[in-house]
Amino acid sequence: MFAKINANSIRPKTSELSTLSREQLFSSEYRYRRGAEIFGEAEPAEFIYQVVEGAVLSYKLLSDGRRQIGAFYLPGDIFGLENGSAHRFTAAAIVHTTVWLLKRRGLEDIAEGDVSVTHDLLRLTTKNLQHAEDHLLLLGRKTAPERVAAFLCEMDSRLGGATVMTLPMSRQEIADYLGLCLETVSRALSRLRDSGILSFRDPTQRKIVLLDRSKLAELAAQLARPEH
Amino acid sequence: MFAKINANSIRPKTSELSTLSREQLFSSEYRYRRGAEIFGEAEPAEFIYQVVEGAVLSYKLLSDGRRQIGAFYLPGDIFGLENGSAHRFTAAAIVHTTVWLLKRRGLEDIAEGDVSVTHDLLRLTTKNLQHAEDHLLLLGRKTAPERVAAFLCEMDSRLGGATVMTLPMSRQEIADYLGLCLETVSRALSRLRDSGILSFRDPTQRKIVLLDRSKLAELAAQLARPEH
DNA sequence: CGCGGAATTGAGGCTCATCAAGGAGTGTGG
DNA sequence: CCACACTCCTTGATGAGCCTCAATTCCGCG
Repeated sequence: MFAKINANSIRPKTSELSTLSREQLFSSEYRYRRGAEIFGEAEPAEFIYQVVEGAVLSYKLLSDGRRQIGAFYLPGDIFGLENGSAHRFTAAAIVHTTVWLLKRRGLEDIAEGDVSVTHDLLRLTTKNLQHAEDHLLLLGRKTAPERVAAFLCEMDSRLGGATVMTLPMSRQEIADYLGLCLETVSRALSRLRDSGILSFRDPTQRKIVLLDRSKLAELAAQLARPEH
Repeated sequence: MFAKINANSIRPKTSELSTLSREQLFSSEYRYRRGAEIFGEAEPAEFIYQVVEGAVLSYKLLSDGRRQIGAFYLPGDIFGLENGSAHRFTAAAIVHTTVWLLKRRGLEDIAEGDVSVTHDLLRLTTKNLQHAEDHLLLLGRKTAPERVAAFLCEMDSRLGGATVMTLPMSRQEIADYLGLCLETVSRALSRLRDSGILSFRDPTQRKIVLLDRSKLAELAAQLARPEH
């Protein structure tokens, strides 16, 4: 039932939703095919979701089709949380994906009276905000090789630092996350391979072995150390 | 006492802090000189701030000095709100600035027991998240002229759509907000002037008259209209 | 076996950054 | 009152980095 998308088994971090789900009025499991849209931007936000197995991405589109992916969600991650009534992103399954749904209506009612649920919402919103803030720096000021290195570092840590990292997303999806084109992502990965920092373990190049994490982290432009 | 940084007088939107300030244990006014740091990244978050007069920016730095500005705060705006214990940005006064401080310690204690205060925090955090999400799309996928047009639209609406828009920030600060270099910002503004969309009312080029808001909005790449 | 999707790689071009020069406004001190 | 320094902005020349277009390969799959 639980995902095994990596060498390490990734279990849903149910703790994140513990307080919320304890209070649930309604919840259920649901499956989405690879590529299926889970909810659309500006649609009413009726549910909160937690990835059980698979992977999900969220994005915004410009009218001419340019896409910016805001986040990837892996097993255990919660998404679709909105404080307004409408979603601000479109969410889609990257691969065959199982999610837990939590009916939002019930959650809101509860939040009226329950401080701990509101605190849960606040904590999750803050976590999303923090991720977005870090991503602003990447998109605004990092070079292409730095972005790719930072992406690999993020995925490595989120996938639990497994020996073989299996990326669920395509080069195009990585590119739309990093504000690059897919060819630039591919070239950056090839150069990391050529310089011995990683190697591919797969004909489709989605299984990656990180051979030198410290050098990779170095390449992923660091935050200035605050001198306070 | 209140700021008059525009043709229209901008009054602090005290409503935003109404619930918070009603409960305050301690608060006071404070002044910062142009360029002064208000708090630093990773410093303990002791206060919450509201701009009374002037303008503030928040930013992150990379170790080699590249800077990404996350937001500008104008009179009435609240900043410095963190759910963790430490600030995730550095904040500095753009011009001579007066802020209201609200002691955070008291606020936290109150949040333990008061649902409406927690709701206020959640609402403000969500507002920040929404702004960051929109900025991701700008930084990741918009061209330089689109970014500058979008910036002007944002400032126009935040400054209340006054006839003459007075920007408190320099070209360099605009550039660091938009992920560009200052020369590119300057050139984009000159081209908007040449095409009759705006004109300058100032020797230092910080007072801008928007002559064609609809054309400007058109240039600022639109979100795809969701077909749901 | 043939087709479509995904990834790599190369060639060329465009956008934007960098480097540089010059002008205009502001503040300071003589 | 003016000379001078300093900051901020504009504008131009050049080049680097990344995107676009295209060809090719490899894999998965019907």
